[in-house]
Parts: sequence; C-alpha cells; structure tokens
Amino acid sequence: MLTLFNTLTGKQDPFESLEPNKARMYVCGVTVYDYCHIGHARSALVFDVLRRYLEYSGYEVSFVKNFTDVDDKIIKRANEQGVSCEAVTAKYINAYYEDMGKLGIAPATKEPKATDHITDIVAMTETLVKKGLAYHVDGDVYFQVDKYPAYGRLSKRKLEDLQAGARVEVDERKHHPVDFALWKRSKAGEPSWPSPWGPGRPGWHIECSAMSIKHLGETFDIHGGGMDLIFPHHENEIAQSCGATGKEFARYWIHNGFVQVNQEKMSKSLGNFFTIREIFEKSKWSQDVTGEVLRYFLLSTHYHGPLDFSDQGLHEAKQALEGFYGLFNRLREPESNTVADRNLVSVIDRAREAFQKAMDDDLNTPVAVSELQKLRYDVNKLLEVGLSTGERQQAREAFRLVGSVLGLFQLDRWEYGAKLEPGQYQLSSTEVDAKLVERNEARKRKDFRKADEIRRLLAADGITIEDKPDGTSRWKR
RNA sequence: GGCGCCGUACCCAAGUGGCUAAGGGAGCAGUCUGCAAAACUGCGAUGCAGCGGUUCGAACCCGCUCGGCGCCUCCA
Repeated sequence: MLTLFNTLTGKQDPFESLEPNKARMYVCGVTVYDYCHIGHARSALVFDVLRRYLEYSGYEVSFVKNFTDVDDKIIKRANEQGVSCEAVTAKYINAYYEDMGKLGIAPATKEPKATDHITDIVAMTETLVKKGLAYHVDGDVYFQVDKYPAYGRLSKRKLEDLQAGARVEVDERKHHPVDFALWKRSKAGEPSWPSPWGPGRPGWHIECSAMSIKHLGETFDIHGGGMDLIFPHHENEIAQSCGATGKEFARYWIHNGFVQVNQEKMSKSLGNFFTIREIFEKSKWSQDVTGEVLRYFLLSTHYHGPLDFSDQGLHEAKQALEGFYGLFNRLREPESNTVADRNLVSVIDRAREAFQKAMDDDLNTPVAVSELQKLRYDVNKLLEVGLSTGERQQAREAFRLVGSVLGLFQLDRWEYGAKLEPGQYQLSSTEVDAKLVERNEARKRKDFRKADEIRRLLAADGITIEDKPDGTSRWKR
C-alpha cells in the first residue's frame, strides 16, 4: 500500500482516497512571467510521477494544476516589455508546455487559470467576509488570521513566533501583521475586475482555494507543491478553504525539496538558476536523450530531500541510461541460440514487486530505479545464457511497463553519442549499415587495417561499433 | 530570535534498532575479442561528521560539539 509523507501530520501516512479507486489531487503550478527552471521541472516531475503511480496502482486520477496568470511579477514584466499581461502569460504558458513536454511531463486533467475563475474567487471572498473571517479596507480584503484558530497547523508555526520574526513592513490597516490579502484594489493600468469592494484583482493564495474546490470539491485527497509553499501559501489556503467551507480541505500535503547548485538553493533572487530550455539548448545530446537523462537524474534522489544540480550528475544519469538502452538493443535482436529459461518470469515478477514496494514507500524513486538496475543485470545474465525472441520481447515490455511509471524506457531508439553538428549526422543509417558490411568483409579477409579505418570513419560520426560473435556487428550513436 | 533539514566509499545515492551497510557512476584486475565495444566475473566503506549515552545489539534512538543548508519575505 502506498504511503506518503504528509506535511500536515509530519509522518508517513497510508494513502486512502476519499472515494475508492479515485484520487483527486491539486498541485500548485507556476506563475507565468518567465521560463521554468530545473526547480519547476523537479516539482512538476515529482507530481507527474505520483499521478502515474496512482494510475498504475489502479486509481482513476483527477489531477488539477493551475497557472497563476495574474500577479505583481506579471504586471511588472508586462510594463518592462511594454506589452499586455495577457501577452506575457500566453508566451510563458506556451513555453511551459514546450519545456515540460520535452521532459515527458503529461498535462494534468485540468489546468485552470486564475483569470478564468474571478467569479469563484469573488464568491469565496464574499463568503469569508460574511462569516467574519475577512474584512474590507479601502478596496482591499484581508483574511483575519486570528479568527482561524488552527492557523499554523501545516507549517507548525505559532502566530506569536510569526509576529516576532516578521521582517515585513507592517501595514497599519491590517488587524494582525500576518493577515493576508484575498482581494487587492487595482491601481491604474493594472488588470482589474469588478467586485463588491470595487475594481480589483485576486490575492495569490485565494486562487488555489477557489480553483481546487471548484474542480475537485471541498475536500479532496492530495495537495502538493514545493517546500517553499508550505508557508505562507499553503497555510493560507487551508485557512481560507476550511474557513469558507467549514470542512477539511486537502487531506495529504506533499512537498518536494529544492534543487540546489553548489549546496545553495537555486532561485531567481540568487541568480544561480538554470532554465529547462537552457539545459536542452546546451546539451550535446538529442532532445529525447536529454529529456530522459534529466528525468533519470531528477528521480535518482528522493523527492523530499534537496538535489544538487550538476553536469556530472547529468552525465552519470546518461551513463546509467546507456546501460539500459544497450540491453534494449540486444533484446531487439532475434534469438541466435535458444536456451529455454524459466527464470525470466520470476526475475521480472521479483523486480516488479520490489519496484512497487519502493514506490509505495513514499515514492522512493532512487530505490525503484535501483531495482530496475537489478533487473537489467538479471536480464543481461539470462541473455548470456540465451533467450528466445519471445522472451526478449517479454523482457523489453517489462522495462517499458514499469518504466512508464517513471517516464523512462519508452524510446524505440536512443541516440547514444554526442552529435557533431546540432541536428544532423553525416551518415544515414543505410550508409552506416553499408559501411559495416564492407568492414565485416574486410574482417573476414583479415584485412584489419581496412576494418579499423572504417571504424575510425564511423567513430568520427559519433558511432560506436559492437562486433557480435557471429561475425556481424551492431552500432549505436 | 522561532521552526526545520542535512552530513553514509573517489562521486551520486538508499538504508533510520538486529542477516555479509542496496544501487549507479568512475577506477582496477580477469573472461571474451584480430583490436575494440558491450556483457559477465572479481576487488573496493571492520565502518556511516566527531564525542559521549541508552540498549543484549545503533549509521539508525538521546545529548553535546563541528560543518553545510532551508523556511519565517515573492519563490517549485
């Protein structure tokens, strides 16, 4: 059974969905004012894998992930560039899909935008005002934190501690320094919508409450996001939502750790971040390879802990994946010698069981991946003894099936080596095959000078040759 | 000041009370090979930052020390 570390309870809880075989999850997406960096990729990937694993485990998953498309940073960006906010958000939403698509991150079931839910947001704000949990001052509406006694239960903070540590300028109009905006009066030139308190725009936290409740119901299963969202964002979401509905909000709160660079948090403010597209542009590997390498790399650390981003880490991930795809290539070859081996099925079953056990343990992807490494080892050994064509296909399918949970091993063909020129090889596959025939004829004649010359020629095009015992060769690049 | 995380081999990374401390990358030696590549076989932490303590037993629990980091402010 799947257990998940729940920030709310501070421990690993068995996952039991509200409705049998149905899981409803909401994940805080991105504010679309810039390109996504690796940190966004990690978060998106973690919840993509959670969703895939729930589906693999037999759940029908309703997965909602929002776009924050109204915000101070967007307004600022639009003003800097002299374009409309819509132009900014449209651009970066497109970029988001492009980047995440390269990473193999599947779109959520629903991906709502804040600006499409203004009426829901206004309605929820009104409810909170009516219930006396929020108050109106000069066109702004604030949530009154001390009216919600459970405030701080997610982040394990006491109101007094927050007050003592507050480094923000205190807005005198607020009843309590920690009170936060549900609705903000718009200044001239800012996006604005009509409301009972005058023209304005939503605060940040309320959109997630309004959209998650609208699309998933007042109480749903999983709510996720980066560690940094625990406070204040998720704490505020809980206060608003529970305050408005009087019911429990999300039951499992899942938070992923940060991507760091040189042991430091990667962030915009530190300027030490890498965007996803930078990684792809910089990479000497093909797009498919880079996407899978990045996935493998990100999944080789448990989602809850920090992850140090480095070229070396990426390279190690690539090497590890090459081991898998090398095996897949061999599995594609028709049998030569058949030694019936009944172990294959048990080896696969054992691997699947171990894989599930690891994933059940709070999505322990590093262990899950290592179980697949063990399967690779086992299948390689069986291949030495001899597997029939059917068994080879069976083995390949097992990797494909289990790998699909992690989004790995789905490619038919993997470009191993570095490209000479971005986008183009010198030699086509048929030309390579012809060269190999030529080389093997030379080998038969023991003309090894000629054979090695051809090898060098192909190597210059990024191709590695592997000679098989039967005198033919396979190649990869 | 408050809350919290981390320190495991050359590198990455699981393990959080009890079989020989997973797995990967790199390395070394061997099998195979015309050579190579791949695969396979073998080697590699008597020890888990340090020091104390609890326990029959600790990397794992407790305390202290050292080192690194995060949140409390927009942030995945």
